[in-house]
Amino acid sequence: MGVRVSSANSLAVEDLGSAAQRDRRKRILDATITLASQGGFDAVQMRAVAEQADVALGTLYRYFPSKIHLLVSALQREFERTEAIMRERPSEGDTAAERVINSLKRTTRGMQSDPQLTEALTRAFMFADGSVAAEIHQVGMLLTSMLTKAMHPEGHDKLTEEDVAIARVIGDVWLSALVGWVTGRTTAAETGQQIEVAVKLLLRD
Amino acid sequence: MGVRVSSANSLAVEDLGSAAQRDRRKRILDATITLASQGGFDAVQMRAVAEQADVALGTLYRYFPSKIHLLVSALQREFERTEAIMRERPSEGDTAAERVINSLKRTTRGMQSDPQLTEALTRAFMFADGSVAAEIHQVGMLLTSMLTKAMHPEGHDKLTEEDVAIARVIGDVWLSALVGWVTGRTTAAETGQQIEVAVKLLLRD
DNA sequence: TGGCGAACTGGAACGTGTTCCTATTTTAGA
DNA sequence: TCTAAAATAGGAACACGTTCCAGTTCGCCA
Repeated sequence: MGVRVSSANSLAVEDLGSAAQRDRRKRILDATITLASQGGFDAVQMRAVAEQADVALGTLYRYFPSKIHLLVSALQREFERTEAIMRERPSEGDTAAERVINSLKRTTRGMQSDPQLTEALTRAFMFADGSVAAEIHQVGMLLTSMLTKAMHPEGHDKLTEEDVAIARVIGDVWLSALVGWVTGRTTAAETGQQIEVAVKLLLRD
Repeated sequence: MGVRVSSANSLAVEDLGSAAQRDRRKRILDATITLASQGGFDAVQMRAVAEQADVALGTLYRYFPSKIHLLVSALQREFERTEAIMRERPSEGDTAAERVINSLKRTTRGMQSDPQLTEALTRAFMFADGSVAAEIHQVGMLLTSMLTKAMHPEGHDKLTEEDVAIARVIGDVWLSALVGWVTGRTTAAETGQQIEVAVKLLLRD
């Protein structure tokens, strides 16, 4: 456990030898988050990220080969943080449906408290092509794992194929709903409803 | 007098008075589809579209205020064509699940026969922001309607709230699967499975 | 038919993602 | 410690979406 495939594209933390490099990487991602929080996807401009991270433009591209890689990597780091919080303090509820809905609502609420950041990260995620597959896959796994844990908090031994399939479907609906929200096509309330409906359809105990 | 727009920011067919204008619009969309089929999203370059449609760049932007509007409008036209075919020759099957799966597989197969075009249109759809809401909504309605018709071919009188909710969820899964496929993260076979699993979970008669 | 406003043309110009190049600094190995 | 290789800085250059402008053509109507 804990082994992560280092991407062929972005430089993952494990690939970075020196502390200075790890620090550069952190500064870059911090700058990305800051700019995204302030102005969303469009405000994350490569020159601005480089300047704020105190790094040359070429170096930025050395660490992250494109804006999309950069944002998806930032998303990955944020999501890992979220997942850690979830692990520490799992959502409570009597039924699987309740726990799943609670998990997603908590996560969604967190994202809605910083709409610009969410917009930037979600856009990047949806726009990512095959060259970002490794990073995307990581995030997808985290999401599915978060959902299956909410479904079966006792342990993962009991997980059936169907459980995983259901988690995937819920994840898909959540993503679609999120895209609708960040692109201004639906409201936060509608997003919540959309997820709730899907979960209730899929998890009728 | 200023330019009238119907429900969207793009110039819809109804807004175009003269036959020459309708023809220009058609030429633009044709050029878009041609270029998209050949090289996908990246190949749909505004200068290239303008040149191939034999129209000035400024005119192109007059008809479609952005590349995203252009592509989503092209998607809309294609989808209307698909929907017409479906109406003429509905999918057969004994159960709602079978018919829905057949519909989606037929549609998906059509898209997979032109991967570049599908990539271009899907990317645009997922990247579209609030300013394209009208066009997006149109497409969403077509999709939901296609699905509910497959669920209840007899007529729409019997449609319950739940039916529509289910159709929406299936649509979400289909979109997510499509994004995975066009971005090269999943194979065509996996896409089909993903949909099949979701439909079977949601439509267990 | 003449004139007027809208639409169109052709192309310059700007912003931002991305690439590339040279000089300088840092790192690793002998 | 010295040196070669790798990493970084700094910045020019290019591509494509988008905007803008001056001149021309088109369509309508008095």
